[in-house]
Amino acid sequence: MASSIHDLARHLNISIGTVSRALNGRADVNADTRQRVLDAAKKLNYSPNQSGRSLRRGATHSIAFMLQPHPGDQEYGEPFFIPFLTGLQAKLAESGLDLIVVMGAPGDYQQERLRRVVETRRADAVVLAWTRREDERIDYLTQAGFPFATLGRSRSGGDAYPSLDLDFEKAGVDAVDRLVARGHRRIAAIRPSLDLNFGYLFLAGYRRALRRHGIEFDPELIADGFINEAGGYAVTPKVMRSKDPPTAIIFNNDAMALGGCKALAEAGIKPGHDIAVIVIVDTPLCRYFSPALTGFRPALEPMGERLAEMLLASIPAYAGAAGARIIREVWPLQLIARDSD
Amino acid sequence: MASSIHDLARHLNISIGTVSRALNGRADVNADTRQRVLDAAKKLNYSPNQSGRSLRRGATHSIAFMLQPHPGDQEYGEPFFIPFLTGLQAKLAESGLDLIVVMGAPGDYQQERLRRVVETRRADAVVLAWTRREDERIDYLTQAGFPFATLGRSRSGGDAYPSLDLDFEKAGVDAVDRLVARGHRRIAAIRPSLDLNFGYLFLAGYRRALRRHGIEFDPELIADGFINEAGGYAVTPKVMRSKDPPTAIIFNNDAMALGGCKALAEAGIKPGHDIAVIVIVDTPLCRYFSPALTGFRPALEPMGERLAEMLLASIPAYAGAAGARIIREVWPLQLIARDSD
DNA sequence: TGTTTTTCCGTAAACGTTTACGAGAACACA
DNA sequence: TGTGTTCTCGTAAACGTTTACGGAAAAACA
Repeated sequence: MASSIHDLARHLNISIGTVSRALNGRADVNADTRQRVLDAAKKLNYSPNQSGRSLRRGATHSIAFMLQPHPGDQEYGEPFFIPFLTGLQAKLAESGLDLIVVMGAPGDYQQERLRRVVETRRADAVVLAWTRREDERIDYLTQAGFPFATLGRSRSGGDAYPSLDLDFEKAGVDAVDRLVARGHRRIAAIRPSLDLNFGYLFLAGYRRALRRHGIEFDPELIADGFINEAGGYAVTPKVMRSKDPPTAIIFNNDAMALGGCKALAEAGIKPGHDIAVIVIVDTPLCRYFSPALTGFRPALEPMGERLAEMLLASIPAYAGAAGARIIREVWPLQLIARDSD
Repeated sequence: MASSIHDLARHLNISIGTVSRALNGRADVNADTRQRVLDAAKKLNYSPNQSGRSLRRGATHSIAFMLQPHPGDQEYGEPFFIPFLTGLQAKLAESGLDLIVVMGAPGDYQQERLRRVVETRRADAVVLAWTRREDERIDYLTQAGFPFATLGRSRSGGDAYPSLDLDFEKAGVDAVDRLVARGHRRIAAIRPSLDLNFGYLFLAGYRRALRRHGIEFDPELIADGFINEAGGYAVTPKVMRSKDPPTAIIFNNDAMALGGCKALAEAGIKPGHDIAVIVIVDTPLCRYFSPALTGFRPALEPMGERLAEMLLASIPAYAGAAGARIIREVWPLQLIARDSD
């Protein structure tokens, strides 16, 4: 079943060394024998054993993505990453690399899983998402000298690793600008409860824009919740109980918005009619919700592709002749105006 | 950085053989030296190189899950699997196995990725999802003699592999029963366009129940679409254009229902008021939608755990003293009544 | 023809493990 | 004391690759 390089060599009556060289495109092998090897490999359905290759080369030729369920969320997950992963995987495949997704248990910060991947050398590099403001995963990886890249920024680790993020701060500003232009002064913000950096950045933009418009920041209009439907549902009533209730709400993601709108509906408040709603990260859910939610659309699949490029460029073994370099990018978030504000 | 078993042996002044035996809990090593080895391993932060171990053992100690984006869906993904994967990974981890998720490109049937995993022996077994009525992946794996389990049934491959499925046929029956009991006779069904087996099973139940109630099957009330928001949105108007339009619609999943409800809303039809809506696979989206959608709730995380058990039980190398055996199960889908019907 | 260069290929070591085998030491038993 | 048994452990081979090295044959050159 499992045909090895020895089978191939025996079948062709040449040495395994030559077979290997032929397969790996080395120059010192006759064009003729190379062809014979290639043909035989196809015929015998040979493909190199990954463990053997990794062991010898000292590289696994695979990249790990650390996937983590919603913190605090036991029953549902994050569709956000799928198109990102599609792009990531497509680009990695171009360089002959495999993408493996490592599941973390909900709630933990992946530290243990991450250690496991690093210490058993299961991957040549890892990709992190949902970066926190201070991120121990980043500290660990930099300290261990293990290659990685992040989707999202962090204050940890300096500028020593590639990162690709969305401009959540600008989105916060734009959302407030748009609402103010439409006459709103009481604008609430619903954001994740943890120290996820994008929540922090969003709030920074929100506050900055408020200040610029001469609107006083009111802590009563800010609420933290789990980044899911339940979080939005639980937390939205809080801001509505303000002495001077908001006329607009900015939600930090689609699931929170869905839950929030549910809470509003139960209170007889109609989004897009009685109150304006904007979502920072737009998804198809926003588009097909009624009313269709105004939101900021990320280009997830291109982001995956780009981060793969950036990661490879940062690893000497994979970077081309150009030499390894660290790239960090922040991509704009484009507003899609719909019916909810 | 990467401390090997040789470092450990040198440090302790014993042979690598003894170190390995101590680490692997073999009987023929003195309790005393075992402890010394264990201590040193912790101190030197040693953990065995996965490639070396795999090569020697001929097993990778990891299981691959083939994740595939929605067919026809370029931009969004499937949150459905996340809790399933959480359960799967948790159970596998108990046996010291890693779960790796292999991304497939959207649109293809994963055949190529699957071959790659199998041929390079990257995993000891694979888990398939979204089984089709006739599934070439299953044919390939059985023919290759590679261990696998499926989430969902198929007609391919006989009963030779473990499978865990939900009772979509029963759900189809129950949905119709419930709607008929509430006075509906014109009941539409929106299902996936491909030959995904759960869509087939659902429709079989739907037709059976219709027959039992003496309601004639009307092809005009059936529509196929992509299993996502866009699919539901595109296809729902078709059934509404029937000469005798439906008073109830059963959607095959939450995303289709979301898109379908959008289309209904645009036509001025209010789900839960002007028309009854039931969703086969319930998710938080259904719960937080307005109106909250009646649906059938799967126990995803327990399903993941169970399928892991079933898979391991089917593999001689992992099955305990009991010996390997094939288990196939079909789990019930529980109706959660809400406001949409 | 003789010498040098080039082309091509075989040999063998190495990557980090696990494990079959055997041997020395300690022990038990007569 | 002699024989057999049990505990430990070291040795070395093996898993499937890749690659440095060297050498034979062919080609190029004088």
